[in-house]
Amino acid sequence: MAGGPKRARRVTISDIAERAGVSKGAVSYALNDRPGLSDKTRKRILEIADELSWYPNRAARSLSAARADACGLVLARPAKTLAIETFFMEFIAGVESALARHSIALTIQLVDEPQGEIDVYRRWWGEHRVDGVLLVDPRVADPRFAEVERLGLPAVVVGGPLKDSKLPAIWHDEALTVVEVVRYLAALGHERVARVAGLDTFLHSRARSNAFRRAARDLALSVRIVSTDFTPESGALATRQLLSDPKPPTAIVYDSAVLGVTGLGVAQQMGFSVPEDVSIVAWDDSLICQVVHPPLTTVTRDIPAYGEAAAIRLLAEIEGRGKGDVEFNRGVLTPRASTAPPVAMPGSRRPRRTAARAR
Amino acid sequence: MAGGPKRARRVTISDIAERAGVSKGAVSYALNDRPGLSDKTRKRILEIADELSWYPNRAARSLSAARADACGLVLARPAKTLAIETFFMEFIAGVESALARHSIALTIQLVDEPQGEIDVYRRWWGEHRVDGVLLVDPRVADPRFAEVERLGLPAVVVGGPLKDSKLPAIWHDEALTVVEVVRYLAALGHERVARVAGLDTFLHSRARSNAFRRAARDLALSVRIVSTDFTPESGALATRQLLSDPKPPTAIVYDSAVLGVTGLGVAQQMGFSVPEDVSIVAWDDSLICQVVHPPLTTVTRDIPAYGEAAAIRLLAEIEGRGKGDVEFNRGVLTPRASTAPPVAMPGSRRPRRTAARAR
DNA sequence: TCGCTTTACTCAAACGGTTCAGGCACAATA
DNA sequence: TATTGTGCCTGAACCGTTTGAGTAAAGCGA
Repeated sequence: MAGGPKRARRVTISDIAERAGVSKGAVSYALNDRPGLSDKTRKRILEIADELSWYPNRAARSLSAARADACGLVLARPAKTLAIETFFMEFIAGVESALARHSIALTIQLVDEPQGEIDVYRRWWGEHRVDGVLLVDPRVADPRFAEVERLGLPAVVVGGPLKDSKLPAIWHDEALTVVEVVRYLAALGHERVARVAGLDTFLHSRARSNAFRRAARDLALSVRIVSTDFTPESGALATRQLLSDPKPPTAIVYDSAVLGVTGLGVAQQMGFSVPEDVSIVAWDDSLICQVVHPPLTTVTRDIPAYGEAAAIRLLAEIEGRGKGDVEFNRGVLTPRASTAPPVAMPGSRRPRRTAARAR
Repeated sequence: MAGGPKRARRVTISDIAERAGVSKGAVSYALNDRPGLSDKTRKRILEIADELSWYPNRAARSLSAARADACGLVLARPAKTLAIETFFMEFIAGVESALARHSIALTIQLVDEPQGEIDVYRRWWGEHRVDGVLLVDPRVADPRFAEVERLGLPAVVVGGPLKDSKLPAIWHDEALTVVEVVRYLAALGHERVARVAGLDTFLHSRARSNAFRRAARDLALSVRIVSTDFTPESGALATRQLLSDPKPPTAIVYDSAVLGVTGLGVAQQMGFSVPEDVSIVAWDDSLICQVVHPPLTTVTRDIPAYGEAAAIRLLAEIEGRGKGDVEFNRGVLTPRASTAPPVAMPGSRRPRRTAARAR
């Protein structure tokens, strides 16, 4: 420690007790607003605490109260794709705003692979570092759920709802939104629609794909779905595949803003004009969707509010007053210039309806 | 607590001691790899600890060791602009990778205003929640430095170097990079260059502006600088101002990816074609710069590595073996299609109103 | 065999809070 | 008057770990 900055001895409740001429216990009661003290003494103690600018030592408090006053969030996507998706930063901002109100810290860890994520939970919980965690990107047959349940670590799953786990989840109805999007495209007159999906192992991706296929078939549209790993490269590849088809789709729905923007670029490079030759919709809005030309029609969600709701549910879980899943507002369609009726081509009908407006 | 998940009593060193038939102290020595134990006993203790899957209770350890094993990062930019800049996510990823190697957690807090940031430091340090912090976005006459020094809170400033504070900083030479950019533009034949700067109160923004002005004058270029608050709106406004000039600049250097992309959009809407009528350079590369048309020439930095280096320096500071500032690799120019020689214009010809490729 | 150092441990006091079982003074009740 | 509360506060145990002081046994040279 030699050479480090000088550290002032920090104020403890004993200092306050001494100054106020009472016992440590009395100080503790005063500071925690518990009964058993006269108003006069309580006030005096609080004044002294304020005067000495006392802060509770979290370690000491955690030790006896067995609480860490912190929640954890592990992000297991590759750092490369994490940074380009704005989802997580917005989500974190929302989580933060809820936790900060309760003076609860947010501890974040990035890991490379899913097993590492489980190790982090095991360590965090063993060390009493967190009181609970948010599990994002739920997967099919996700090993995290069982492990977290086994540990007894309070957790809330962001996404779902889950069939194979009793963990509480916060989710929104993907299917309804998908139907809205597909109906919108059909109303514009599109007959061949495609979807560029994210990772097939992600529950929400899979849910959207299933709903997409069903909605398209219900409306008698031809449908194609290509999966990606959320990277721009895989999105570009998927778009190239789709548009190289002899009868390419006239509308493509992408599973993220990054995929959508990348797809737009590829389409334009291939000589397709947007929206005349192909319409584009992206899931999750962000600045990037608005600055490209044409700006992208997107599915918009209030992501910070989503994060906030998740954090609130987690706090309830930690306090043992959890009560099932939370259904959050679903995303809504925000039409912009990247979607329009397809240009009539020989062999294709005119649009059945123009001017479909999002509700 | 009623209704909460059942929590198994967690394993402590007393359990290990009992099982091994030794004292708590011996267990502690074994687990911390300290001398004073026979190899046989040490091995036995470690095996038992492993078998019982023991994790150190951080609260207890912190309480006696007076360490929190956590570092803090406060982000004081508005949540709206935080999410759209990928800088912070990349930076955090780098910080994380360094901290994770030492099993040190990263605690993050978002605040609205600078004063709130100081309050967080005060609370964190008072509560022993963190062992040190990274200060980002250093400002002119930044009140944080004095307060952090007063508290004795170990800290590293990301940006600088600082003149008015003894806090260690990690920084890179902005001026050299700025000179490289300006020379590059001059070599292309540009004679009127402009810069759309970020917040004027940020040290790095100001440093770049000063260097930009000087470099342009040295090369006898006409120069204009407009400040923004990093939001897309302010970037659009600045671009409109610059391009509305009777003799508009033929090259604009933007202080961030978001500003650059927004500027590109505005320029194209105004009928300027890029790079023929106006060249564009953006500071800090990101996907968004590569997917627009034309892709933007950028100044590229290895941001995760920057974050990693900052974290390493902070750990050194915490352990009291700090040794001055760290100079990091400066950004380098990555030319893409958004920069080219200006189209020769006799006098102050108006731009041609043609080729805005997509509206 | 004695004194001396080493080795391998034990013991108990911190660290800074929370919490609970009293204790003391005084008022209210029987 | 004796009893019972009640309000206000004290004292001490406790949370799980680290750490310095203390100690018994073993090793060793003379």
